[in-house]
Amino acid sequence: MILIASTIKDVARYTGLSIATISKFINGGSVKEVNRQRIEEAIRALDFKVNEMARGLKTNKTATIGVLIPSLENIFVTSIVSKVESLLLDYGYSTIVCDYRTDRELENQKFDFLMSKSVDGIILVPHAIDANKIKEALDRDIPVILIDRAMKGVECDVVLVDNLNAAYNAVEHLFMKGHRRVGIICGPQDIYTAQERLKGYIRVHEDYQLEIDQDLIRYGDYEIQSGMTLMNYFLEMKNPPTAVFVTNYEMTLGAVMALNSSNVSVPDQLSLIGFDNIQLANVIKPRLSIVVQPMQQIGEYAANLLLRRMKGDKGGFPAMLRLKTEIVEGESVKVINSYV
Amino acid sequence: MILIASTIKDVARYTGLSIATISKFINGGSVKEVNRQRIEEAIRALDFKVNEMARGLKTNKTATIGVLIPSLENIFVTSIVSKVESLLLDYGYSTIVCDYRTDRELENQKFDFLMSKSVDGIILVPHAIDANKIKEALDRDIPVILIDRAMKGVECDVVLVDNLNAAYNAVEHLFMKGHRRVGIICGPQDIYTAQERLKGYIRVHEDYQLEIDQDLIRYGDYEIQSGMTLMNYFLEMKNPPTAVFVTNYEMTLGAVMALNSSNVSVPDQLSLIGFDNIQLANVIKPRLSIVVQPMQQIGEYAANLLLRRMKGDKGGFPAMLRLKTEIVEGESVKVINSYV
DNA sequence: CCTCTGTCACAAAACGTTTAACTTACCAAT
DNA sequence: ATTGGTAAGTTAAACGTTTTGTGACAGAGG
Repeated sequence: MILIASTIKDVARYTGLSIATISKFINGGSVKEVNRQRIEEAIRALDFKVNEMARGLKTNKTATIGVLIPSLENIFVTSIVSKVESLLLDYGYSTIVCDYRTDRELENQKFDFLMSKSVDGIILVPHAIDANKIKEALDRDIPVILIDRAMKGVECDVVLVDNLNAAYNAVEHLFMKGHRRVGIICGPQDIYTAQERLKGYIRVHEDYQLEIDQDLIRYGDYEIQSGMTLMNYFLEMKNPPTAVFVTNYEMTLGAVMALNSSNVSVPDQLSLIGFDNIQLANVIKPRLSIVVQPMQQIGEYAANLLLRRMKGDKGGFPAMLRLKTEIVEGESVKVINSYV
Repeated sequence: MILIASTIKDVARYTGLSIATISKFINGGSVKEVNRQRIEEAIRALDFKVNEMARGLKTNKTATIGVLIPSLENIFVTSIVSKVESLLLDYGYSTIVCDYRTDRELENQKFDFLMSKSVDGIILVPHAIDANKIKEALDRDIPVILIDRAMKGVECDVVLVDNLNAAYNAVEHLFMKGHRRVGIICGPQDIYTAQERLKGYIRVHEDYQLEIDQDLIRYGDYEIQSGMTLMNYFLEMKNPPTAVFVTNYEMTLGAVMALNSSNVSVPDQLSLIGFDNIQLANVIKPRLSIVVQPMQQIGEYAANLLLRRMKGDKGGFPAMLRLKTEIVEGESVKVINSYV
C-alpha cells in the first residue's frame, strides 16, 4: 500500500473552510476559535504536512542552508558543522552538507550546486574559491558566512579564531619554559590561517627580541606526510630546535609518527606543541600539549550570524568575529628554565 | 543590486519557442539542431537555472536524500557519509545530513524532519528508532537503507560489515600468536553490532575448544570513559588476560589512555587489538594492530543500492550486503608462540 | 437607524515547472 | 494522389502553496 500525502485542499474540504483560511492558520494567522479546533482536528485526522516545495515555490525560500567544507573527515570541521546543524534545525532549517575534498574545482562546483538548490544561506570554509561567486550569492541576497578563513576580493561576514595570537601564545608558552630555538611547521603560504600563524611566531620573536633562524621555519601542506617529513628535517639538523610547534592537526599526526620511529624522546630531547585534536593529545604518550580551537563556539557564532542575515538584518556588515584559542597542557614540553 | 533569476519563460521568449520545448530540451528531449543552439545561447545569456522547487512540485521529487547518523564527530560514520554524498551528487542528488547525538528522542524527531522535507530516500545509521517510522517511509515509497545495524520489526535494506567474523578473526589472530587468555571490551548488550562482535568472540573460542572465562567479557557503552575503566579492570585482575580486544574506536582510545597512565608495557606485558581508526593506530607507540572496516565500500554500496531503489527497482528486497573487515597489523601484539 | 471600524473568511491569481493531448510538417510507401 | 507514420512543436492544465484584494458580518458610536 502506498500512502499519498494530503494537502491543504483536503483540510479545507474536511473543515468546510477555504484554502486561504487554512493557509492563514498554518502560518500563524488568527482564525475563529471554533474554526481553529476544526482545522486542528482535520490536520490530525488527515495527517497533513505542508508541502515545502509548494511553499518554497511561492515564498522563494527553501528553509535550507548549505554548508561547504574541505572535508567531512576533519574533526575540527565536523564539530563545527554538528553545532551549526543542530542550532539551525531549531529554527526549522535543514542543512545540506557538501565536502570538496580540498579540490579547487570541486569547491567552485559545489558552491554552484548549493546555489542551484536555492539555499537560503551558505556557510563556507573556503579554500580557493572564486571571490566573484561569493559576490554573486550576496547579490542574489543569499547571505554567506565564512568560517576559519577570511578572503580577499569580497566583503563577507567571517567567523574565525585569532590564529595570530594562537601561535603567539603557543610559542610564548615555550619561551616561558626556557626554550629559545623553536621550530615551526607551517601550513601552505597561500592559506590565510597559515599566514596568520606564522605572523604570530614572528611577532613573539620580535617582542622577545630574539632573532629568527630561517631554517626553523618550514612550510608543509597541512597533510600528514609533510608533518612527518618536516619533523624529520628538524631531527636531522646539525643544530636542531629544542621545541617544535606544529600548526595543524594532520601535520601534528605526521610529526608524532616521525618522532615515534626515531629514537628521540619527548620531551627530554625535543618538546612539542600540536594543534587541534584533544582526543589525540590524550592518547599519545607523553600526553601532548596542544592549541585547541573553540569549535562549538565557532559553530554557534556562525549559525547565529547566519540567522540574523537571513532575517534581513545587515547590521555591522561585514562582521568579523574573532575567537580565542586555548592551550591545553600535556607533558610534551620540557622545562628548561622556568620564568614563572 | 539584487539579481533576479530568469525562468524558463524568459528562455522561451528569448528563443521564440514555447515553454514546453524548452522544458523538453532541459530534460534531454530532442529538438532541432538550430533550436538547440538558440536555446543553449539563451540559457547562457540569461544565466538560466532550473528552479528545483517548481520542478519538485510537479515531479514530486526533491533530488535530495537524507542521511541520519548518530554523530558527526565519529570518523567511521563521516567517512561513509563523505563517500555517499559524493556518489549521489554525481547523480544530481544533494544530501541533507542530520546527526542525532545518540539521542533516542532526537533520532525519531530528525527522521520525521527528513520526511517532512520530502527527501527521495534516506540513509540511516539506526540506534533506537521506532521500526514503524521506517515502515511508514517505505509505505510512502521513500526507500530507506540502513547502515551498520540491522533492525528487527521491519523489512529493510541494510549494508553492514560482518561483525561476527571481524571479531572472530581478530581473536583468532591472537590465538595464532599463542594467546589463550583474551579479554574483550564489548559494546552495549542491546546494540546489534556489539552482539555480533561478542558472538564472534564466543564462536572462535568454541572452534578452538577453549573455555571462556566470563570475567574476560566486559561490557562498555562505546564511549571513551568505559574503555578506560574496563582496561583498568583487566590490569588489576589477579589473573589478567595476555591480550585484549577492544570493539570500537572510542573505547580503544580509552583503553590506550588507561595503558599510558599505567606502567604496563605493550605488547610485552599485554597485547592489544583495537578497532576502526587507522590514523590513530599509526600514531600510537607501539603502532596498534586494528580491525578496520571498509568505510568507502560501505558508502559505495549504500549509495548505489539507494539509487537503484529510488529508480523503483525493488529487486532482492530486502537486501543485506555484508562486507568484510580487515586486520591491519601493528606492533601491539606479542608473539608468545607462533603457530604459522 | 445609519455609519464606521475591525475581524474573519473567501476567490482567484500567481510562483516555475512538467506533461498529456493535440497540431503541424514532412517524408515514405501504397 | 492518398495514406500513414514520425519527429518536433504547441497549448493548457496541473502540482500545493501564499497572497492580494474584497466582501460579509458584528458591534460601537453617533
